[in-house]
Amino acid sequence: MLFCYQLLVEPGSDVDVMSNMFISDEELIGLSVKDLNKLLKGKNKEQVLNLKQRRRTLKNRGYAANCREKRLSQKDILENEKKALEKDIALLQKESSQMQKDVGEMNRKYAALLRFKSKQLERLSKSDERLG
Amino acid sequence: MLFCYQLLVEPGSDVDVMSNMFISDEELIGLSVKDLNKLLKGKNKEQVLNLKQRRRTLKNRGYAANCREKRLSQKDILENEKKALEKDIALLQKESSQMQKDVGEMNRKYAALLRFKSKQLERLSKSDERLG
DNA sequence: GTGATGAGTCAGCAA
DNA sequence: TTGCTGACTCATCAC
Repeated sequence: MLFCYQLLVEPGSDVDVMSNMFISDEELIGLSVKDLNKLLKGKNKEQVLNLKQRRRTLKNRGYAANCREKRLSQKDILENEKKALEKDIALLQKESSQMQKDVGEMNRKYAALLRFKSKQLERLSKSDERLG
Repeated sequence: MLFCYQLLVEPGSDVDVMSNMFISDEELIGLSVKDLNKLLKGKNKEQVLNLKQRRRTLKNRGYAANCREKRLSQKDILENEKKALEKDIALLQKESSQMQKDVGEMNRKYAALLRFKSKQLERLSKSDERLG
């Protein structure tokens, strides 16, 4: 962040350093190409190239930061999706075990009813026998 | 990879360039500190510093590559874990819907049996009446 | 031109 | 000293 922009300039070319000192990074980035060209009228080729390169470098710095942030947020997204899936699984497992309990209960009741049914059938057949 | 190491050396110090040219990157990285120091016996301070700095830079290059690779593999791991969880969910949902079908079937059978039971009870009570 | 990204360099932290 | 990582620069690619 606090890098020295003189490093981007040919060593010893004080003129360029001087002429570039009058625009801040923020201003230089904010400028449209048109406005930049207006500002560059009457400067020599080297100065123009230097300023344009400085602008490109500043932009690149932003892109890089952007890229890093994107990487992080995509990681966050993945992690959150994973957490959500784990939550879903926990819920499904809870529902599943409840359902299994229900099925077991239902089986017990059904078996009891079946026993009742066979007893009744037995009783009926005896009763029928008695009636002849 | 194909960077120019002369850039790491003070500009104009041909001596250093010359003395550093006799060891390759791979050799320089592979060397233990001890062996490096042996090799550096009798060199002047600047040469020693230059070679050590070059070694550090080469190592850093490796660390950076390592770091990037780690980042990628961790992303892969996350994605694979997510896929596995999604698979688990699909299975659980399949099991769940099968179970629900079973419960429905069981309910129907149970209801039928219940109807049978009440009919039998009715029949029994009539039969008992007849018997007095 | 603009934006994104892999690779390399450096600063600075941690062990 | 070693290894790692965030920030930066640069090359390069796609649009």
